[in-house]
Amino acid sequence: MKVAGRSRCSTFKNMSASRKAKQKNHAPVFAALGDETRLTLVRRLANGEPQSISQLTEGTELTRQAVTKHLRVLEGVGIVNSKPSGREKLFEFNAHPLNELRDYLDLVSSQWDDALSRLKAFVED
Amino acid sequence: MKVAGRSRCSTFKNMSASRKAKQKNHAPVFAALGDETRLTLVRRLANGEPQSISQLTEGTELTRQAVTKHLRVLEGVGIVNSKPSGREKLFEFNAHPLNELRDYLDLVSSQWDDALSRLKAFVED
DNA sequence: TTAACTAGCAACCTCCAGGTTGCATATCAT
DNA sequence: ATGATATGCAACCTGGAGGTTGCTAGTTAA
Repeated sequence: MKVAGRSRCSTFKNMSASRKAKQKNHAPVFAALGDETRLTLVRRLANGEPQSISQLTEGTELTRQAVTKHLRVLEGVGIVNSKPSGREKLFEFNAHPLNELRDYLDLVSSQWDDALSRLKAFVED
Repeated sequence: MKVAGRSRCSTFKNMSASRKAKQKNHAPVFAALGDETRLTLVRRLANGEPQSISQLTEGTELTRQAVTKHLRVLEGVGIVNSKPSGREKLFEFNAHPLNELRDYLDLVSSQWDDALSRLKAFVED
């Protein structure tokens, strides 16, 4: 059973295809995750099936409205999607933005590795 | 020359060593990256040698004080370190927190994969 | 057909992140 | 010694994030 194994070679200069004009705005996505409540919601949705606003409000110490606002923030950057189902509105996790963040962090780390290499080479020279 | 190759198997139930009591607060780190100015500073520092506040202020449209505050935020979560050097204060990148974020994103993604697997198994049942 | 449940909208409040300015202080170059 | 440079500190301002409450409206179950 293939489980969508993620293996990446981050120190790769020639990032041709995937990294085309991907100068995306990652800051808003980071910001969306920069809140404990929102992180909890994300973990919760990434852990199972879609849930309604009322369901997601349970376990929180917040109002439904507050949770709604948080969900809107998450939806605004694509971390969750919503679909109406009867009288409720179900939110489901979407892994794509988080994967992009992961790739971005890899990119920055690889830049750092390269910088260290250059520095080391310079010193050894 | 070994370049600290990063290869991970994220869908791994038995995360023994590294994931001990690592219930860390990731939200503040995400929040620190959730600002375009700060992201730019990080990229800049991850791209080369330590730089002073004045240097980092160049290229920005902000005041030195504003940049200072941003740097303090980044330092607060460990993304950068600072060391005084004469009359200036040099900031250097520290990859560790970003690596932890990457691992965390991997963890959430793997939870999502598992959830999908369970759902699939349930449907096929 | 009601009563209970789920969600949206709008107004409002509070606090702090992000930014500025002004002044003080340490260090470097000449 | 002195002027230029680099930073720190404190006060201040403003907008928006995060939260609440009250009311309205659609959907479901009895």
